[in-house]
Amino acid sequence: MAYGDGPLLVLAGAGSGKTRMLTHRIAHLIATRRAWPSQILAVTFTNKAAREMRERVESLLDSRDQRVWVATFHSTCVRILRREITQLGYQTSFAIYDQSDSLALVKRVLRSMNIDEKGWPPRSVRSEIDRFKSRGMLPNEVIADGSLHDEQIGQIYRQYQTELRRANALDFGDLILLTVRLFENHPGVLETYRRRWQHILVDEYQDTNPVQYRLLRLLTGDSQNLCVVGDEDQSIYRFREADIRNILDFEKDFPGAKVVRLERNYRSTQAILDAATAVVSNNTERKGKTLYTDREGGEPIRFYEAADERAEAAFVVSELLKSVDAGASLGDSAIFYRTHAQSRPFEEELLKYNVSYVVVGGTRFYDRAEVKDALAYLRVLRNPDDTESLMRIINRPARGIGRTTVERLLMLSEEDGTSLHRAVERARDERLLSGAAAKRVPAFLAVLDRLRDQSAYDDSVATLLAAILEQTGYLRALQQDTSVEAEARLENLQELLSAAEEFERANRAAASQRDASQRDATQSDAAAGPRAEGDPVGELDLDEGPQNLIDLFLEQVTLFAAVDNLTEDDDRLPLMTAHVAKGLEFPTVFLVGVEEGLVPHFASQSDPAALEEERRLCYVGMTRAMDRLYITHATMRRMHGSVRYNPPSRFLAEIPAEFGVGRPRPGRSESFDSPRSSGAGPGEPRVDYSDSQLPADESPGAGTSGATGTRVEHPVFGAGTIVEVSGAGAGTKLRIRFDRAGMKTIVLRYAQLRMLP
DNA sequence: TATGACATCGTTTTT
DNA sequence: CGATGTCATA
Repeated sequence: MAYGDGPLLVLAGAGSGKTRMLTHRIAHLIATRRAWPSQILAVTFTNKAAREMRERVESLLDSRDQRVWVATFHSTCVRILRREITQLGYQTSFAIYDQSDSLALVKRVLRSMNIDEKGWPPRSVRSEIDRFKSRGMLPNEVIADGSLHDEQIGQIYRQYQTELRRANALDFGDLILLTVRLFENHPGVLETYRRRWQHILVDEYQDTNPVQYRLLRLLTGDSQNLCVVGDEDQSIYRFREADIRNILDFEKDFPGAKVVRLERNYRSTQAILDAATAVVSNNTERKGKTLYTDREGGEPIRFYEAADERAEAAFVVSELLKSVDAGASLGDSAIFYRTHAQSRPFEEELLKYNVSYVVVGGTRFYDRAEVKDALAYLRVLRNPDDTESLMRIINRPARGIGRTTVERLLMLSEEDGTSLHRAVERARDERLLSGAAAKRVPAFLAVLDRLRDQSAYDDSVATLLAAILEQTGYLRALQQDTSVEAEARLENLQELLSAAEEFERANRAAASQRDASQRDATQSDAAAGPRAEGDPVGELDLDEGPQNLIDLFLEQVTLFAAVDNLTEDDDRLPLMTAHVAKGLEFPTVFLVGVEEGLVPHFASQSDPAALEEERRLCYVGMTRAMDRLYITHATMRRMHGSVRYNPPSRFLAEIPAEFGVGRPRPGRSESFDSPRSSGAGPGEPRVDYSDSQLPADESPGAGTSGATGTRVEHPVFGAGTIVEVSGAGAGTKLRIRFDRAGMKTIVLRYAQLRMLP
């Protein structure tokens, strides 16, 4: 790892130890005195990755030195902007809008521009704006060089941006884009940060988008001390403008770049690795690499075709229970799917057997309505101009400020070109309101004022949150509601309070640690190690300065990713999308729903580049598995209320037969319309259909009419007695009375029945 | 102004 | 299917 200065590209295959590479390089830079800890910036995409890297750097340095800056793109930019954003005309206490805030704002903008949501679906408008931001484009640029459609989107984008500024708010895209603009328009500021960070390291470089690329170039400057680590085969964020060309063209962009390939896989068995490689090697957009492992052989990949999504879940859970019986713990396995919506049947099945599980992602805790409400109060206290938040809470709990009143106040704010809060204050001061609102609006403002006073002399976020819930009557309203939903909400709010307390604990600990290491730096020399003496961190210490605890808490929960919560020692079965799974590994992996329409997804089937990304996604899913990999799909699947028959994914046909057992039965894919049949193209078919689910000789009732009364065992329902046989051949159905699970109707063809003596 | 019944509608992945 | 929006009604 002893590569020195200059651009460095590390092509790190799946499971090749890229975090190890990164952390060792950091340690090496420090040990060889190429850089002080504070001169190193390491950027990741998730907080979890950042935390892991930070911990490993600390253990390598045998130090609690916090001054290596390891953080996500987004939180790094937030930290910079909190210091510098006044140069761009925003206030330091800016709010950060997540996707749902941003969507609400788009809707409001469309209404104010009299644009029909039918022709301009807010969700796609929001995502288009976001993608323009990811490409570094401002409204004018969108309007200038686009189609008619782009021109109109550009107009909406411009108005949206105006409203954000009025609210003193930034969306996720702004965090990066505004930082880039700050650096581009204020060379002096850029210079400060360039001096601070002499070496930059980037994790998951294949997922960077154009504006992130621009940011890295700006920060790198002439030093060219940029080390990027990535794997083009794991680029799966095209939809948010991640550009695989960034990694493919790195050597062109940074002439003289050294290239290192990490091709030894420390994770998976040969069978898993070879199968995954076989799939991804069908892509054209790749540099190509040859992964190898010492773990020769290994269990074959287990394929399973289920009748429908419930049978798929039943199979997975029964296999899981077998492994638990054999002594595995639940956290050793994981279920990966393409879309969050697929989690339900698995959850139901797991509940049935009392298996504890955790859905990673999906509806986030911080997206729950009551949690968002509470946070909206916090945000308004910090930044009254945050109109989205104010609109959220102005009548929650119900305080008689209804739609009409809000509408009127909103109009007032538009006339004045101010935030809603300003308009509300003006309405109060100039007595512009009549009727009930004339009393209720000032009363609401008074509550906010009182809370703001309180926050001024007590900086505990948890205390403030509790005061908010108390004094606004929010808690009381929920307590009076006896429904189970209200009870769940109260619990969630309690959890939020705990999170705030935990945040404060962690924050205090970090602060005192910083103080301690600062004392070390000034008081001792040799004892503090090579990093302390002469470290120029004082020039620009991002941990210091005007950090408001509430802001810090809010940005932490807003930039919080689902996966950030996942810990190694959690003994629950994790369920997640393949996207979320990237970067993780499990002894056993169930990759489910590997069907045309899901993997590859409908939306990606017509675009070759998108199709390659789906293939990479499949690759990512497969390469998470260390020892055992299951790949399943369902013949029939209920999606959005209707029934779909999806053929097995074309990617399955790309896996050489020798690596798997339990392939789909023949005759299936032919009877359905598949964009490209699952045949493997020219040459002999690579799919081995010989190993069907139920060997004929074990098949109860097959060809016999006297099956009634036969004792059978079902992998999920256990032992039972056949009480009725209907239909014949593949469509044979059995009524079985299970000893424990009761009466069930089972389609013979799909059930893994075993005859009992 | 709040609530509930009804219709509609779009269907991925996320910092 | 389920989330979201719209409309009518109390």
